[in-house]
Amino acid sequence: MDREWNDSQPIYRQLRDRVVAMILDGVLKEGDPLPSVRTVAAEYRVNPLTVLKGYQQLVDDGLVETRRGMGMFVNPGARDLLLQGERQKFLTEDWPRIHANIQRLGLNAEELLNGAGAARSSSEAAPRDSAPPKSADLKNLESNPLKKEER
Amino acid sequence: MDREWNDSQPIYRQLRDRVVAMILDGVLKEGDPLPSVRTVAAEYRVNPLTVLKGYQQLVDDGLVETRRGMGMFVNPGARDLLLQGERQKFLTEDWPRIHANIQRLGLNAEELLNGAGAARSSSEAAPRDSAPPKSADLKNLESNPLKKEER
DNA sequence: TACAGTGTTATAGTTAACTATAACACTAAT
DNA sequence: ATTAGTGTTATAGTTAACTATAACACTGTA
Repeated sequence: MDREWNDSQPIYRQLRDRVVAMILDGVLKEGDPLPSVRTVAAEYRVNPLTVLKGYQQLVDDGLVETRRGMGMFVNPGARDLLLQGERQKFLTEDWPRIHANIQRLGLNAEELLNGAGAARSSSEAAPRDSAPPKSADLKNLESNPLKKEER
Repeated sequence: MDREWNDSQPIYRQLRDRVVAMILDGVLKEGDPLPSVRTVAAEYRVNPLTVLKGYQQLVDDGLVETRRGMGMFVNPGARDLLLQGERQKFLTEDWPRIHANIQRLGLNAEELLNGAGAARSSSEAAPRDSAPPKSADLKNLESNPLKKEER
């Protein structure tokens, strides 16, 4: 039940990446509150400070806004910001290494595009709403976080 | 000049991964000695213990053999072992996440797998050999000339 | 007001990664 | 026997990540 964390990266960063993924996937829409520090800490049996540290990065990146006593909320424009920034970062920092590895391992495109990570149907990312927004759950991601994949 | 290390992963692991890549690329052939602990430590201005730790993992994985007083040598069958193990690991652990991210960012996986990513021409990966091998340089990855020092 | 929910700060301890220095053990060649 | 090259071990210190506990500050609602 606890295989939530990947030991190849600090938890606070994985936490940050999960929220990022949720924003990109539209699970967390702009204006939505993200799950409270205490909630997440309890849910994942992690220290509140660790959660805070991850969340704080989102604030620093301008993706999330803090309202004391109320919670933290996804900023307007967050998703666009991410699509821009993360795309750039992925293409220049992550992909070259990943691609080199794929070549190195003699894997072909077909194999990769079919069998493996073909989940996530690609269709959409921004569903409907206008229901009372109640803080989404960090669990709403199957295949984890963003960034930093290597081997 | 020191853009050698990626802070998203411990050095000893990156070290290990470099050697793995060199074996897969055929830069280090079976029976070849790998660059000595001290050499690497000096070259990259890293602690010998850190290098040893990375190398030790290779020994533990059965990829490399230690001969006291002489050095560490690539085991026979190492490359095949790697092609098996690393492929497996990549497909089940890394690729799913990577692919999900690609989708998430609205990028086209197919496109990436073909044209992009600073191509490394897959022409040769397993050259047949029979030349007198002298400890390859860890730098022989990612576009780097051969040795620059002999005395 | 009291309360229960937010984010935030303070103190302090553990562990893993990395570092600096130094020495030991073994091997091939001089 | 000496030397210079290997891997290896020992001691000890720094830093970042994470942890446990506890308290503080703020906000909406009963």
